[in-house]
Amino acid sequence: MDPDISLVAGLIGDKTRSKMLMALMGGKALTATELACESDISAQTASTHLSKLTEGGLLVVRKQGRHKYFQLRDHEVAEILEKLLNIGSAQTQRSIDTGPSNPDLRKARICYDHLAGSLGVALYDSLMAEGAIIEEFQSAELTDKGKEFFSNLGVDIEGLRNSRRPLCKSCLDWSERRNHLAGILGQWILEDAFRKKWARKRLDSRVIDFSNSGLKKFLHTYRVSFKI
Amino acid sequence: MDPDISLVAGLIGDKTRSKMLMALMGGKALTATELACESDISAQTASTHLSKLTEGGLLVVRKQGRHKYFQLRDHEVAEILEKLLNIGSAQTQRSIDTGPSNPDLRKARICYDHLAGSLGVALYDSLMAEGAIIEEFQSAELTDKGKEFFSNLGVDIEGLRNSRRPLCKSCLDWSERRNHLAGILGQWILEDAFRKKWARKRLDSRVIDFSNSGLKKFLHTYRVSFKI
DNA sequence: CAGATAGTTCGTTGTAGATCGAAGCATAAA
DNA sequence: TTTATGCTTCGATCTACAACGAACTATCTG
Repeated sequence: MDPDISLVAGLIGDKTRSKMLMALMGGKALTATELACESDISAQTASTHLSKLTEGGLLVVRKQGRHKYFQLRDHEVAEILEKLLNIGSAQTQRSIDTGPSNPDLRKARICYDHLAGSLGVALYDSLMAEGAIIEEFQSAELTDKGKEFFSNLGVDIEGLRNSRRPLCKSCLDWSERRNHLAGILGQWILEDAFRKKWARKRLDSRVIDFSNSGLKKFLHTYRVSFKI
Repeated sequence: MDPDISLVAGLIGDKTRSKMLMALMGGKALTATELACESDISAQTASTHLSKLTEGGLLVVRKQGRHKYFQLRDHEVAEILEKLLNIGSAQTQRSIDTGPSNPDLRKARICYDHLAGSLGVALYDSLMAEGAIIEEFQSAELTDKGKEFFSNLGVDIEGLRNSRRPLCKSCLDWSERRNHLAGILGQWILEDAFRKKWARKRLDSRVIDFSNSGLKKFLHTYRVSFKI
């Protein structure tokens, strides 16, 4: 028999649990109470949900003193959530397009470990325009020019290649319905922006706030043309 | 706000609906009654499930006389189901390994439109060994040698490239936990085997039955070494 | 030590939704 | 036309499970 798809999907299918998972799409490990707060439920309820999610293989947990830190199990899980977001948004797009619906989230947000939103899409476009990457169907490929470009930025390309994860990957943006850059390189770019203090993650949200000067430097570094 | 992931996941999360979806992973469009039968429920219940799945964007429906043919909406949906299968199997592997658990299904089955199971994995391995494809992280790439190989088999490679879907893709096999070939080329290979009457899909199952001579020709054509 | 905080377990309640019988509509065959 | 088949809608039932209050354990703070 096929493995039972409904077990995992049922876990994600609960509204409260999906809130928790989306919070964890921020990439950071969160404690049980943080997750309870994030999804507006009591600590007891959160506890049962979290053990189900862990039991079901969607989360991993690390105990630290009296805290328990939960985290998406791996990129495989993050990818599923991403894909579900896309299908979901294709359906609800009409209702989402109307209303204010958090423009900041649409502009720049974290997608587990890389930059998404209109800024992420603009980055992807300009990397393409500069010839640093080429789009190979679903996955993006780093060109020789791209290798040189990122090496000059201090990226150890060959080192990253040794990882189990793809170097470049294109990931469909649910708000833009266009590709942005995922994969280790996508992760590096975002981490680099954090490291250089160009941007930081807003607390309790997946929004990424760029400072004025940080955004300027980011756009300049990657030759992105991006209005507001 | 994020699109609500729980709506779609909740649809898949019901045991009966997931049975229907798995039946549709066979790639063929099925009628409402067939799907009701497949998932052991009454026609009324099936009807409500099917309208929910359609409303939710997972299925598309085509009316033909007094029949209604349902089908997975597109490859995006099939891919999600595939990924859920993988996560699910990683969890339930222990319980699945024990018991007879349908060895035919593990040997050769259809995965929406391409060949999966141990034979699919063996095919992938030998295409790699022959240097027809190389593994580029998640996606497989056709080499020049591979282009020549498949052109000789009568495949219009450049024609296929114009499609929106990737030519080659590697897809993790839930029973083998190793890659097999998906993408348009994977689809072509399976269709070709059907066309040449090497194999056919077993009714009401995702099992693919190769005839003795068909299997021999298949193995020879793709230089696959495969025991039993 | 006491008190505070993080997390869990148990029992109860309330509700969403899966299921089916019955009845109805639409299309096809006779 | 009548009869059969495929699918849908309605209403009633029943069950799974999310939620929380209360009571518990474990860890940190003073």
